[in-house]
Amino acid sequence: MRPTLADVARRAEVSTATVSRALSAPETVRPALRARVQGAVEALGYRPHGAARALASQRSDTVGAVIPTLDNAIFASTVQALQSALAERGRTLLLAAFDYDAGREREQVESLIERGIDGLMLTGEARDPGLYALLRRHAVRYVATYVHARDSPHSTIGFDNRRAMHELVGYLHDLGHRAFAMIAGIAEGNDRAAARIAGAREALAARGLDLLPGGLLERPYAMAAGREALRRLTALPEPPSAVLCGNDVLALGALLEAAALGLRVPEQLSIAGFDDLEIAEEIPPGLTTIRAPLAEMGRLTADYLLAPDSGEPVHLELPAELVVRGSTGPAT
Amino acid sequence: MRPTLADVARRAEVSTATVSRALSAPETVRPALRARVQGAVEALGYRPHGAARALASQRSDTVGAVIPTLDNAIFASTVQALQSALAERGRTLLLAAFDYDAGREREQVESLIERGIDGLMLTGEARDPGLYALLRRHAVRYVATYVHARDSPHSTIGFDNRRAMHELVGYLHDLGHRAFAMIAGIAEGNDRAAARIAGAREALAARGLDLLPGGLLERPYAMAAGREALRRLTALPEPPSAVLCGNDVLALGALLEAAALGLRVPEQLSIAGFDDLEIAEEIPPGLTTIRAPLAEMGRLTADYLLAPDSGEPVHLELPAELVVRGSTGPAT
DNA sequence: ACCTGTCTTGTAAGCGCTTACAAGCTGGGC
DNA sequence: GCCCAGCTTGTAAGCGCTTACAAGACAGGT
Repeated sequence: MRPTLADVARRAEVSTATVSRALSAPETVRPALRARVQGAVEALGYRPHGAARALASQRSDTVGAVIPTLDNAIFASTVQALQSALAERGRTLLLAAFDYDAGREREQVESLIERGIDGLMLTGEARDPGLYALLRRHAVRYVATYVHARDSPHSTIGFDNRRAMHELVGYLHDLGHRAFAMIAGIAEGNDRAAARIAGAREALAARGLDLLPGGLLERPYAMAAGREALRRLTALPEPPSAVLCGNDVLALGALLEAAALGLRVPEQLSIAGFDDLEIAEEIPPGLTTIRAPLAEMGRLTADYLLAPDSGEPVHLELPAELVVRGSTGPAT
Repeated sequence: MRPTLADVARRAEVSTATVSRALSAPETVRPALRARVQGAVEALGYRPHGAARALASQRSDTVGAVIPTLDNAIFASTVQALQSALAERGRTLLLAAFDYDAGREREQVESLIERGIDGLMLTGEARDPGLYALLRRHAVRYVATYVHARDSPHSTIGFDNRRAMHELVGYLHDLGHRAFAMIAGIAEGNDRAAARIAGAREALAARGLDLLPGGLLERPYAMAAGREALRRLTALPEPPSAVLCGNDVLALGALLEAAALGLRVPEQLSIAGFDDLEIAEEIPPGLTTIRAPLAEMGRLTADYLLAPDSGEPVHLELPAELVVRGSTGPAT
């Protein structure tokens, strides 16, 4: 049988309270007793029972993360960083994915609340207010990531998707580009994808431009989709000289398809991505993109969720910098 | 205050036992009462308290997964499939990564045991017997994935890494290749990487060959490492005509570097990978590789861990097929 | 009408911890 | 020598559920 705290107490000839204290607040127990308890713990191979501890203390030392999907490398990176930061502090990660389905997101959040998570990482900020209300009702700390929303009542840790697109558009405009198209992610249920589209249009509008007619294509997160979209854009009556992509996977598809079509990048067509995956640097001629602070978000989210609650929402804005590589060049 | 089961019982004017039964074994409660309980549950917005339930029932409805890292897309795929299969059955996933460090792996497993997981997905089979003993002692079901070991005392769900390499080597040998090199993953603490190396050597030995002198390079999971390794291989006094790679990321690096060096693939050099990532199909000329059944492993692991325990270990072997694409061709 | 077996429901004893609160000690100040 | 403050430890009451067991209700058989 698995030993319990009472077994340890008996063997160390102290009360269960002392064992509990020796384990979770050692400084309140005299060294002599502390050592006896330690000895008993080791002799018995005692390990505390998480559920019992959670029930009695009303904390679980557990943090949840609800993301769209791990099949998207950017979430995997952030979750990886989050998990290791949590592990360093003795916390365990509960992970759930919802495949961009708001209903499933809610179910997953409810299920994590049932498990008693102390904190929760959410992806993006736009969601049913009821969900936020639920979180507050259960006193679960949470933070919306991958976004920056200065005025949001919800804590956010991320970057400004619109602003990053402004920078990218500005850069391309300076290179002389005037004919823009965009292969975006699916905006429905994804405020990051929507913000990237909006950011591009705003930046273009500020320069008296807009995306070309028929120049906005929303596509799922897949290279094949990026390829198909690029083909379609090049067939437009008024084809673009610069293609903005909602993420690097779409951009990679576009880049490969451009090559397949015999289009020279960047001489005949500039292509830019978003995220800065490892391959963006490796694939010739190098993919110009925006570097998203993926691991930083994970780490900072852990920090925030484990810190004492100030009551006030925080809004950590991380830099999302333009990384210029070979896939973009002067308009011809 | 959060409502408890007792609150529900009071409102429905039944005992707490009845509420508990109405919730977890509805068929044992008369419809009339069941409805009253349901009504009370909804009126109060009651949700069971996971820790209390776990403590009383000695089950947590929770499954753990311990993987090397999510930064490797193959683990992300499997975990994604595992999580969604678990969610469908109302289970929650606890995820931990250990970065190929056996000590951290043990810590993470211990911590998951403390959390009371009902089952555990492990990566690979080779590990300290003490860890397996620990798992048995705590009566946690577990399964080693990404491997197939017919005679192992531990359940396995995966594929035969050696056999897959045999097939690949056989295919290349049939194409006339005799000069082989390998860019492998780091074998220490990674039985899959080791098995792939062993498989390649066995298959070569069966044909009276071996890897070229200096032709075995172990590299971390990164494209840049693959590039560097390929450069080194081509500089060998006796360079290879075929390069086997321990995974697609290394293969991709090798492929890109070959192009950068002006080597034509597959005319001058054949390159093969392992895993079959999305990009293997997209990158010209197409990467010949072994398709690993990533999502299937996740799903089947969920099935196995949630099924009643037969007491006997299972050994599910999934197919890992050779996918021939353009990066391999006849030796010249 | 009585007995039995089958269903339903209730009673209450935990599950393994944490933590108020009380009690006992110790030492310093006067 | 006495008192009090400050530590350390123990006692015991839960935390919110599940479930063995008992009890009551009811139908059917005789």
